[in-house]
Formats: sequence, C-alpha cells, structure tokens
Amino acid sequence: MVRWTQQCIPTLREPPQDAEIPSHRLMLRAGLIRKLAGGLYTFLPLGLRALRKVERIVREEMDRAGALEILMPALHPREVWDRTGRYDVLRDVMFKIKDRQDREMVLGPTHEEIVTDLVAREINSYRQLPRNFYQIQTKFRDEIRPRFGLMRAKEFIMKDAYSFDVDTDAAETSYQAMYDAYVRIFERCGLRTKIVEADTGAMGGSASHEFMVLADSGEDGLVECDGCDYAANLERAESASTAPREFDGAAEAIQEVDTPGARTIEQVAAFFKTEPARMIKTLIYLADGEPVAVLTPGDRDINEIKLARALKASELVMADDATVEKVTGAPVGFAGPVGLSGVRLLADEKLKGYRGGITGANKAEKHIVNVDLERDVPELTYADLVFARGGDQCVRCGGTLQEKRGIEVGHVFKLGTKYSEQLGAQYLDEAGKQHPAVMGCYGIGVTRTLQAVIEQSHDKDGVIWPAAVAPYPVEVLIINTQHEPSVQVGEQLAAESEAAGVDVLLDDRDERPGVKFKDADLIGLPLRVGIGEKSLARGVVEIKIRATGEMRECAPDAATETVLELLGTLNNAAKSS
RNA sequence: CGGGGCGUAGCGCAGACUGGUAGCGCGCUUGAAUGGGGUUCAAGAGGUCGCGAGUUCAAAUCUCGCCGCCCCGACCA
Repeated sequence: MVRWTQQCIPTLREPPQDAEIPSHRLMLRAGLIRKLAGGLYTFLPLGLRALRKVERIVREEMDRAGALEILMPALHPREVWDRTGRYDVLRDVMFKIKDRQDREMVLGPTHEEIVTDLVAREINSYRQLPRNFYQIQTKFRDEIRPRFGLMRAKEFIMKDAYSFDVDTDAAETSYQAMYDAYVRIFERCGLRTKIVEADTGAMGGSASHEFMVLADSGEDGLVECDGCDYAANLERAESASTAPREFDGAAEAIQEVDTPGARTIEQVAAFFKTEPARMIKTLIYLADGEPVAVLTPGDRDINEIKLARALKASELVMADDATVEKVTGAPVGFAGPVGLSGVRLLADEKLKGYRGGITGANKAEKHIVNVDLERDVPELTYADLVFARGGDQCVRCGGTLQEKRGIEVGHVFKLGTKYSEQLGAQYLDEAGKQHPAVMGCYGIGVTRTLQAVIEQSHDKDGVIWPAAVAPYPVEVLIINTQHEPSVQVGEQLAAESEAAGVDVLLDDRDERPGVKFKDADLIGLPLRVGIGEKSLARGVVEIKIRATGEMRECAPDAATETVLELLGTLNNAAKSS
C-alpha cells in the first residue's frame, strides 16, 4: 500500500504549454513524467510503475515464446558498425562520442550488429539453432525532431529480439511466433492494434509488419481495405491502377499553348480551368547521379521509396535547377515527356492510357495539351511510383482503401542472411557444411507503447488505465480525513486489499473532496473506492469503475471481495477485446 | 537544416508597441472556517524577466549575438 502523502504524484491542474497531444498532456498532468530537455524524460514513480507493468507483459510473452533474455551494451565501438557499413547508413541518427583514448564510440540506436557478433562467436552448430535473443534496453537516436513526449524521443526503451534459424522455412516459424507473441502483448496491454505491411527501411530484409495503434496524432500514415484484410503503411501501400483516363481533346493532336506565369500544377490547372489529375507531372531526379524523368498524375505524390526500388538506385535526390534546365532545356516548371531525349523515362502505372493530358513543353512558359501517352511517348515504361491514398482501390480485392494514421508500437522484420554473412554468424549443418544463420528481428517501443495506451484510453477528465498496465489497480479515497471513522475504514480496506495481493494507492491527503475526486479521475486508476461520512452512515462504501463511470455500493466488509471480483472482470474484458 | 512562434515565480499568463521601483490567476507556507466534484477569508514566501554584449541617467521593454523550447516543412517543380 502506498499513501498519497508519502508518494510523489505531482498532478497539474493546467497542462504545460508545450504539450500538444492528449497522451503527452496527460502524462505530464497526471504526474507520470517530467521533461529534462527535448526528447528526454524522467519517469516519476507512477509512470515508472506503469512502464514496469508493460515491461513485465513483454517479458512474460517473450519468455513464453521461447526467447532468451540478455542485456547488451548501450555503448558500442564504431568498428562493429563499420563491419556492416551501417555506420554510414545510420550516421545521422547515431550519437557519436569518443572515449579518453580518443576511440570512436556510438550510443546504440539498435542492436543487430551487436547480437550477430555475439552469435557469430557462440553459435557454431545446427544443434544450437533456432535461438532467439531479446533485451529490454535504452536506445539512443538523434531524431531530427523529437516530439509528443515519449512518442519520438532521443532516448527510449525498446524491447528488441533477434532470431537465428537454419533456413528460411525455420525463420518463417520464428517470425510467426514473434508475430503471435506481439498480438498477445498488445492485447494484454489493452491496446487495439492494426497490423500492416511495412517497408523495411534502414533495417533491410525481405518483409515486415508493423503493429499500429490507430490515432489521429499518429506519425505514420496507413491504408486499410474495407473489403479484405489488406492493410499497409503508406510507405509501402499499393493501390490498383485506375481505369485509363480520358480527358477533353483525347483524340486530338498535341498542341503547344502559351501559359504565362503558370508553372506549378495548381497554376497550370487553374490556367486551363481543369483538375490537377489531368496534369502529367514530370519531375527530374538524380538516381546515383544519373538524371531520370519521372511522370505521375498531377494530383499524386511520388513515393521515393518505391521510386528508388524501381530504379534500383541507392541514392535518389531531386535534381537541382541547373540539372533540370540542362535536361529539359527549360526553366524548372515546364518539364514534360514529349520529345524529351537523353534521359531515362519512367511513369507511374496510374498514367497508363492517359489521353488528353496536359504537360510541360520543355520550353519556358509553354505547356502541351491533348497528350496521349501511348501515342506520344511510346517508349515509356511504367511502375508503381506514387503513394496510395484513401479512396483508391485495393490491389487484392478491389475494395476501397481507407486512409488512417497510426502510432507504430511494434515492428517485425524478416532479415535473411544480410547480417549473419557480414558478421560471420555461420553454423555447420549435419553434413559439416557451413551456412549463414537466417535472421529475423523484432522491436517494441516500450515507452511509446505506454504513451499509446493513454492516447487510446482517456477522456476529458484524465487517463483511463487498462487494469493490466495501471500503476495501481485501485485507489482508496478517504473523502474527509478529519472524519475518524472514514480514516479507519479506509486504512483497513487498503490493508485488506494489500493482503489479498492487490496494490493500493491510498489518498489520505487532507484536501477538499473535489480536489481528490478530480485527481483520481486524472490519474485514472481502474477502480476507486470512496469512503465518506454519508455513505458510511448508510453502511456502505462506494466503488467507481473509471472506464465506465459505473458506481457500486457494498458493505465495508465486502469491499475487498468486490474489488477482486471487479478487477477480474476488467482483466477478462481486456483479454477478449 | 529551412520557416514560424515562444522564453517574465512551480504551472498558466499579462506587462514590451510608447524605457522609469515586476504584476495577475492557480499552486505553495501559516492561521481560521469549511468538509461528497478543483470551497472561503486573512497573512505570507517565492523572480539573475533564458544568457551575453550594446544603446541610455535609466532596459523585462530598444539593438546585436547566443542558447533553449514548441509547431510546420525538409527537396512534389
């Protein structure tokens, strides 16, 4: 049992001005965290207790899935990162420091290199596989822009796991086991998650899924199909090609038109009094230094991840103005595919069959109308290059895609043998033949998950903790500490609950009732047992369920039993949701 | 990194344009009353006005530089 007067729960009536989203404001207001600097937070006692609850769930499910807990250093010598070339890939996100010997060190943003180095040394035989190592550890990333409290911080706690298998079939099994464990973890945390196909980014590898908590404040865009279970991060999402588009003038010959002062899509569309979708947007990129002209519908945005993949380019940047002028012969704003020579031409597949389109003429202040791409630019090759968006058709079933935002709380990757080959994580098979282990890696943002719980479970009055991760399951609130019998009953109830294995926060402050009720709602423990003169006079205490607002009354003698019963109900409700 | 905004008591803010002894609400301390949804009264404590230069008789206020924080954007023609 903890007495409020002995705890440090600094609730705030007003949120600090620099907090934007509900979960961030509530974490500050409920006294869970305090900021040291941008992206750096201290966990106060209540916040730490909730964090430990999440960690415990993660640990239990990882252990259950057969993963082995280890703890790797947060501080790494640079050489390990040079061995895979990722020092250069992650250069900007790593914190780099030097020791007194002037040796270059980094603070670990992730641990593939470290764990693979370990396995390279310790695992030699197929008899030792499969193995899955995990840790719960602090990661450091020099984020471009930390924001929203724990959502994107420079220092955060992550659970990361790494599986090693003899072949891709076995690796598939390990992947599925982690996937299933993740489903259970987030469910137990009381979170509703959406699982989406995702891009593998700097991690590399063949496939991955993200576990998303749907929230308007989420930093990731995603689409989900209303007709099947297809769902994907916008970085990766595909959508069906639209039917060939025909606009006015489709059958006519191309014609050059003076368009003074119109160079952006919006300006040109306005000039022709037509829609942006009719424009054939032409962008000049430099793919590994080579200029490429890329075409998309005027109302679509290029997905550079898709473009880089289609071009098999490792470095992709928009061309500078000088290059654009050199390639197109016109100032920026008038590029078009018709008559453009000397560069690779690549078009988004949604442009297939475009007729009657409008595009730049490769001359200053001029555009071309009545463009029929098949007729006028026959050499064009097509690929999926643009971001999918809400309203598009699903590639799988033809249903309609809905666009949502989400918080990425977990991410599972199939890594293949990229790291094991580079770092020598080899094993001998039964025939004595050497193979690289096939890897997978699996991350959960623990601190982010905690905040996501609040983002998904709160109301205007405060946090609504799911029972499984609440700092305490029950608050016993003595309404008036001047009223001796109330204090006695409260103390006794708290002691009883404690004896029954239920941690209790006892609000024993000599405050006005209103203050204590408000704080109880704010910190949002699942159950509140209120003890006051009026209800005691009727021989009862009051139990309020935070999530529903439902009130129960029972005799003080029966209170502990009722609390246990209600907690059971709340836990089951969490499991079945 | 680019753009915008902010920095004055623990929190939320006013004061700045037009330089002249630093204010308000909440919180905190003490006392009294009150005691079922942020109660009331009285008396208090608490500030290098982000930091550093400069202008001035005089700077929270004007000028310059720096730092920190928040938001938006980061090559979409």
